[in-house]
Amino acid sequence: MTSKVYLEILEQIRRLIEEDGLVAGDKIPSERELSERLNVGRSSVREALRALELLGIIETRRGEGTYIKEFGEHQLVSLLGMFILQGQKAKADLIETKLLIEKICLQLACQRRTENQLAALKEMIEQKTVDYDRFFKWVADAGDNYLLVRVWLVLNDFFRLEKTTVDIPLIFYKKMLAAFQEQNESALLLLFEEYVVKQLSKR
Amino acid sequence: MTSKVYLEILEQIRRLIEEDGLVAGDKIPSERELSERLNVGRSSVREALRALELLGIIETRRGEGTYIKEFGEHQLVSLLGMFILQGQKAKADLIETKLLIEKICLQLACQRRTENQLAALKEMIEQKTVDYDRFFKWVADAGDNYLLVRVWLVLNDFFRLEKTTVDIPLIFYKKMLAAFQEQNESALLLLFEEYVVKQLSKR
DNA sequence: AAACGTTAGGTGGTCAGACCAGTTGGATGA
DNA sequence: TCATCCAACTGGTCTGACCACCTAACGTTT
Repeated sequence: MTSKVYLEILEQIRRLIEEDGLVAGDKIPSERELSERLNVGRSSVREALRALELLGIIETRRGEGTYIKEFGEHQLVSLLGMFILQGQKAKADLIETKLLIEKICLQLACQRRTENQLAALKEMIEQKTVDYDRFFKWVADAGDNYLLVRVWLVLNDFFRLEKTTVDIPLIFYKKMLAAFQEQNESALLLLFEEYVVKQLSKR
Repeated sequence: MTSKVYLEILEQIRRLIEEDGLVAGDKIPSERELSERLNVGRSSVREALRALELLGIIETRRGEGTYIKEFGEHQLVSLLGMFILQGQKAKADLIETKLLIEKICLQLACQRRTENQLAALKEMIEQKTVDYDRFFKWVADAGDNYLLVRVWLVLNDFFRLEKTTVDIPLIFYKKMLAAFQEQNESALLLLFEEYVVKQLSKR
């Protein structure tokens, strides 16, 4: 026995999802059925499922079954955070990285934002439901790069773990909206520098 | 029983590592001992350890024991990759994101590189042991942002999964070294554009 | 004394079976 | 027809048993 069983099981499950065309919300076979079909012990199946659960790929509900989950909330982040984010340097790195990524997202969003997205942002601002997280979630989405969105989500989760909050006045979002409408990249970066970077760099 | 046992065990293990001041390379108690000390079944301990193994936090060696690992290679990446990277858009996003992050790293490294690091890079080039991965590992390190290094490592792992290779002539590294010595940021970005971005964007 | 097997005990890897705790859906009764 | 109940699922956990593997101590040989 060279490789670990649960890793093989992961591959089997992946294939199962692919071949059966399962999507988010669908149910996958029970642990007992999997263990029988794959000729492995149930505990090995469970180790594989635990892994997928941590990665946020499946969701298990006691008494019901195991379901494929929409990518998104990841247990993973808070776990990694517990172990990684310990020193002071780490926190400084986190803030720096988050700001850099946000700058990138701003630039991408500036080029790629659509009229519909602009309308959604305008709505959010007028309804006063906008806050920093929601705003940048919009920015990341408007950048139209799924991977970058995920990177930002992870960093944001880390950030929240630190309980650091940023206080942004409503006027910031209004000015940003205007800059997005004109696709004025330098204005976006300037505003970002003035309202956000300045506030976080003095800590 | 509301919460899952293995999540509690994770917290216990984390505390154990913290309180005993364990560092990379140290051994943690055996599965049987943990299950006894925490009053839980061994299978539950194993589910927790499997999780930590996936996150790259511990390493298990059959017959020897379980050891704390230096952060770095995580099974996690290839796993996530299996499930996430499927469509064409995903691949395009990956390449774009990787290039953007590398640009950031270049800028940081340009400001922060030390004389020692420059010497190391020079050595690498002269010995002809340099390649794209090693070069950008150096760049990321020189940027002196641990988190950003990790982000790059993850993206690079994803990238390798795609079996895409970049072909870079030695002259590129030499010119880059010169630009780093002069701290000429625009030259760095220009070179990057010319040798790397151009090559990857035509796919 | 140094080098070489040998072996016993510890460790992770896996499995089977048992029981608990929820959920579900159909059979049963009013 | 509707409410109730219960059997048959599901995941969650524990136990005990093997196996494969490594290490260290021991004794033997050189």
